[in-house]
Formats: sequence, structure tokens, C-alpha cells
Amino acid sequence: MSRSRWISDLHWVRSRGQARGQRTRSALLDAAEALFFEKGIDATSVNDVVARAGSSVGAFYHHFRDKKALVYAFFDRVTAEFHATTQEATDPARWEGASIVDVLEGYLDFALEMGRDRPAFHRASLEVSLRDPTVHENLAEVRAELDSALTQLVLARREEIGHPDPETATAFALEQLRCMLSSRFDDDLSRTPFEGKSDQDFVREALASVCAYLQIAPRADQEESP
Amino acid sequence: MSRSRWISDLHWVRSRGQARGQRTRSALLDAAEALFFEKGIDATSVNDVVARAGSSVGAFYHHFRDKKALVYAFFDRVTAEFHATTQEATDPARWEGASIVDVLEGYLDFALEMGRDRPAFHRASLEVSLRDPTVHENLAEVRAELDSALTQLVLARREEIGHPDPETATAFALEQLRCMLSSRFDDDLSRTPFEGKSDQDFVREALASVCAYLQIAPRADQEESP
DNA sequence: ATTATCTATAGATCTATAGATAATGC
DNA sequence: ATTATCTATAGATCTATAGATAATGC
Repeated sequence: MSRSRWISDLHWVRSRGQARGQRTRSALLDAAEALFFEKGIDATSVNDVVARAGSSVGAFYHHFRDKKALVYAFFDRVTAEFHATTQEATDPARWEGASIVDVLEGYLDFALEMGRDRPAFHRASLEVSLRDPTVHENLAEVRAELDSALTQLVLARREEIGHPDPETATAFALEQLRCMLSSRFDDDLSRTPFEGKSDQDFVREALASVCAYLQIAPRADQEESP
Repeated sequence: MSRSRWISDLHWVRSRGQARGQRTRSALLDAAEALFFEKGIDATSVNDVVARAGSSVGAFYHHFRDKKALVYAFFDRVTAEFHATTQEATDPARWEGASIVDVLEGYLDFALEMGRDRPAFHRASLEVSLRDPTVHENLAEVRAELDSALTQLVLARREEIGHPDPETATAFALEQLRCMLSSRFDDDLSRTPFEGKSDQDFVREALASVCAYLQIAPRADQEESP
């Protein structure tokens, strides 16, 4: 990934020529991302995007072949970030010496932060992946990647698990957490009793539930919960 | 609810006059429901609806003031059913002598069937309640009703629960189940390992998880799981 | 006489293109 | 000389209405 200083300098020089263009492109993508979250993709028109970006329709179609290309570019950008963060967050070296509960707590924190940070990701995924196989496929890929990495981290610590079938139990437990996280992000939708609770309460109960199911001894700092 | 034979006869005679109109209206709603599931609400045009219903635009606007009114009518119909089924399914008399696990298994079966039976409900809810406060409110109401009824059924059996805080634990466990159910319905979206498993496997693990978390002794027929 | 339905179309968007104009890079 | 941007607009939908026609109920 890292370039030599020479090539990187060369690139820097050449990219000055495209500086304005790249800025416009980024501004369009940023505006689209904000609008995709606020109104959804379908309800966002090209005019909305260029208006918010302070650009024009012509510039838009210079950078993107059509509206679909904008949507793809948006998903490319966000899934690339997702992928990179996943790689970093699930690096086995980072979790050396950590217990299953540590790993899962890290996962919950990471996912909650991601959800707050890029709210458009979740909402746009719901909207598009129902009808666009390409986007659907890409999203499934990054999700599977995270899921697989987490599964490996957990199963590498299988001696902690008392459940008779660690593979099945891990798969189920991870899906359970994923579902609850997902539900936490469309807060417009679900007003269940627990939704009012803080992230901290949510993480605590989720970990307690998973520990009970996998038959893991809870961590010392969580044993004395009221 | 039940009418005397006389009034009911009278109504039957009078309603003949509106028979054709009601049939058209129902056909429009049925067509809309199918299309809302297939393409989503936004992507469904009035023309699509009347084409599938074998009707015409004029007839459509005779029955519905505008497209929004159609969406409302759809939600009215489906939430009314949801409400009635919930009432019947959570009647305390029906569950006399049942354990918490029985109740929750009944809930899962009921919800899975509902989800398969009226797939448009879940999808349309996701799409609309993000932007329409009225629909959002109505949906929140029927969901809260089910949630509250289930909570009461479970807490009426609180002596089965070993968890130190039965109220919190019940709220969390129910939300957990609801999230997983919800995730099971948008099967286009989530391709996690467990999604390939049968409903039966899903119900079994979900009940096992809840039992472990609430600290309930699992049922006799589930103790010998492999 | 009233209610339900049809066809045709006006008016509002929204996507995408064409052609002219301005900014960069050699 | 090339790349980026702008304004203006054509063409495709899609919602909703108008006005004419057909079916019901007294």
C-alpha cells in the first residue's frame, strides 16, 4: 500500500491539476451522504445534492455517469472504510490476552460508534440492498468479513465456552448481537422499553446475556451487577 | 361486535349497492400490498396499482383522496389485524398453566407466521415510519401493545426467573427476540451464518439463550439438545 | 338520482444531455 | 489544450383532476 517517496511526490504534483475536481466530487458525495440519511436515497434528487454541495447539475454529471453511479460511489467509500476499520479492529495481535467478553465488548463499542458516526450507512443499506444486487453483494461481503473475523477471535478462545456446541452457539450469539445493534440504529422505528436505556446499559445486558448463553464466567467487574 | 339477525339482514340488503365499490377498493388495496412488498412504497406508482388491480386511475381516486390515503388505508388494515391477533394471542386465559418458555415459544411461532403471511407489513414499516409520524405512531402503538402483553404474561410467572432483576431482564430478553425476528424478515439484507438455518433451529437456540439469561430451567423436551 | 368507473390530459418533478463558459496545466 | 463547471432544456414519469360514460338503487 505504501508508495515510495518519489512516486508519492509525483502523484502529488500531478494531482494539483485535479484538485478542484476532487474537491467538488467529495463535496457532492458528502452532500449525498447527509441527504441519504435525512431523506433516504429515493427521496434525494440530483438537484438536492448539487444544491447542498453548492455545485451544479452539469458538474454532477461530469463526475457521475448517473444517479446510480453516485449511490455506488457512496457505498464504495463507506464500505472501504468499514473494511479497513474491521481489519484493524479484528487483528488477532490486538486481542492477545483478551477474553471473549473483552472481544465482544470491543465489538459492541466499535459498532455503536460506527453507527453513530455514519448514520447514513445503515439507513441507505436498508433502502438499497432490497433492490440492487450489486450493492447487496458488497454489503454482504464486508459484513461476512467482520462476522468471520469475530467468529475466529471467539473460537480461538473456545476453552472459555461451556456450551456443548461452541460453533453453533458462537454463530447464534454473534447474530443476536448484530440484530440488536442493527435495531439500535433505526431508532426512529423501534420504541421498545429498552431503547430508552443508555448504550452502557445495553452493552452490559447484552454481554450478560451472551455469557449466560455461551456459559462463560462473567468478568470480575460485572459480577456485582445490582 | 355481533349484530342482531335483523340489523345484519338490513345491512346485507343495503350493502349490495356498495358491493362493487367495496370489491374495487379491496382489489386496489390487495394490489398495493403485493406491490409494496415487491418494490417498496415509493417505487410503486398509482398506475402500477390500478394495472395490477385491473382498475383505472379514475376509480383509484374515487376511493382514495391521494396516494398517501392508500398508504394509510393499507396500514390501517394491517395494524387492525395485528391488533386483533395480538389480543387473541396474548389473552391470559389462553396461557393458563403455561410456563415462560411456552409463552415465548408461542410468541416466536406467532411472529414468524405473521412475518411470512404479510411480508409487506415489515418492509413497508421500515420504509414509511422513517418519514411519516402518523404511521410511525400507529405502528409504535400496536408494537407496544404486544410488548406490554408479553411482559405481563412473563412477569406473572416471575417465580420461574432466577435473574436478580426480573423487570429489566424481561424487557431486554423480549427486545432481543423482537430484534432477531425483525432481522429474520428482511432476509434480503442479512446473510449471516444463522440465516440459513430453519425456523425450528432458530426458535430452539433463541429459547435456550433466553432461558440461560433469565436463569430459567429449560423445558424437559429441550434438555437433551446435542 | 346516485354512485362507480373510464379515458384523456394538465401540471409538477426529476433525470440526463447539449452547448457555452470558465478555470487549470503545459 | 484539457478539464471542470455553468445554464437551459428536452424527455420521461408520476400524481391528480376534469368530464364523459356506465352501472346500481329507489
